[in-house]
Amino acid sequence: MVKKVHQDTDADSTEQKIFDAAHEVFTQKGMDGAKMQEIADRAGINKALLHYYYRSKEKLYEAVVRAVLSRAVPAVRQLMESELPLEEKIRQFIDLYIGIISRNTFVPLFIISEINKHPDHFIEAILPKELPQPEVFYAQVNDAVATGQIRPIAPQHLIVNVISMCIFPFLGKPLLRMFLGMSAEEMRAFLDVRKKEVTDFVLAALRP
Amino acid sequence: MVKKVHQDTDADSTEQKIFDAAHEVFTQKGMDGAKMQEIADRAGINKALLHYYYRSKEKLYEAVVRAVLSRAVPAVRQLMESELPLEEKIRQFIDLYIGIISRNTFVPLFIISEINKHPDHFIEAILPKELPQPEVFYAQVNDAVATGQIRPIAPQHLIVNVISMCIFPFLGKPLLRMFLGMSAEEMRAFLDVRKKEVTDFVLAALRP
DNA sequence: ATTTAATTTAACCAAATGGTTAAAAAAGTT
DNA sequence: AACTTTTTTAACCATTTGGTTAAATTAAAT
Repeated sequence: MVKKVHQDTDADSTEQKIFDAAHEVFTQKGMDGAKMQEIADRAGINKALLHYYYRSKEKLYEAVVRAVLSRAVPAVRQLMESELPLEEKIRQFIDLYIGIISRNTFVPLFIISEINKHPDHFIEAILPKELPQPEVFYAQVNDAVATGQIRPIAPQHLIVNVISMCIFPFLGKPLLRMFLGMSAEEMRAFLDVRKKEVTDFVLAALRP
Repeated sequence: MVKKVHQDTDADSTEQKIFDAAHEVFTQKGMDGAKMQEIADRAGINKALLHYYYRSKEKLYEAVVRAVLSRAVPAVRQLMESELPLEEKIRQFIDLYIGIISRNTFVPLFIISEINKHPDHFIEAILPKELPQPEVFYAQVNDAVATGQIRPIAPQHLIVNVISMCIFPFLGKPLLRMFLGMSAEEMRAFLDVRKKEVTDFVLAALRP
């Protein structure tokens, strides 16, 4: 962004501090809810310096969107394109995905909300990235069906089912707490055993 | 809101037109993204009249939240508290729920996003309503497990799995389209067969 | 016809907000 | 020391936005 002559490109550089603050604020409040002043405050600097590094709110937002997507996309690609046997692939994906989400609670909701309100920023940011190639996975599932290893199922629905069960409970946490009458502690315990429960459920559904 | 002397309380009354416009704008753009001017425009009236009926943006927003929740909560209650046999209950719930969501695309995302950013408006609006009583459903599932009718499963996870698979594909539609490389037409077809696919998947997972 | 309510117009206000600027101070580089 | 870059300060600007007000108009109720 700015010529760095004596700058530490490290984790605590000013540019990085700004980016981290922006990441926090944008992912929690979205483009509309985020205020430049709050980002500056949280980065421990002032608005002038903020614009000195990132010229506008849009630029900052785009940087955050790019970073967020560049982590989300490869996770899905990995599921689709690896060469593991189906069951092992599913096990690993659920484990990996729920793990990532538990550590980045706000990111999935951020992506899903913002992609609706500001689609332009996302299509720009995601096109250059290499999108997942689902055909490999489709073929693998169809093959497992044909050889009778698993019950007949459309590959696309399988994958959407798995992703849904991994992500939704984190998205809908407050809602689910209300509907199911869970305390914060119960909810924590619930989400902790999710990996195992989802894996069991999916594999059970696939039994021939 | 206002003394109505010669007013048609009908669907095309001004107050109703305002509410409908607000419902549209708020559910699509959220509290922060919604502008009073846009609501007025879409209702075909002016800002002054808007404030004449609903005194503030907050009041309007709360009215919309109440309306939205008062439709969403009973749907879940119905699942939990009816006296149908388990399999039939699951079938009906999936059918009902996916049906509702297809006709109200923006509502689930609205609830889920906004409950994070403005929790106060939601706890107010939902407490007076009678919340679902999940114990009936829990007992039913536990019973079915004990008598060997279904595979062992924690009732809470079952219900969350079902809800996840019903709602998430609509929430994540744009994302899924990207990841799975679906055209708009393919996506429509995909969502059309969802009812059947989810039902099959859940019942398969429950086989003993 | 008189009164009351509904609606429009249009100007206006105050606060919030994204963004700019210029000058000075601090820190780093040579 | 001389020079460059980074950071702060603080004032400032333009726009957007939620909200108000007052007066005029239209429509309905009595």
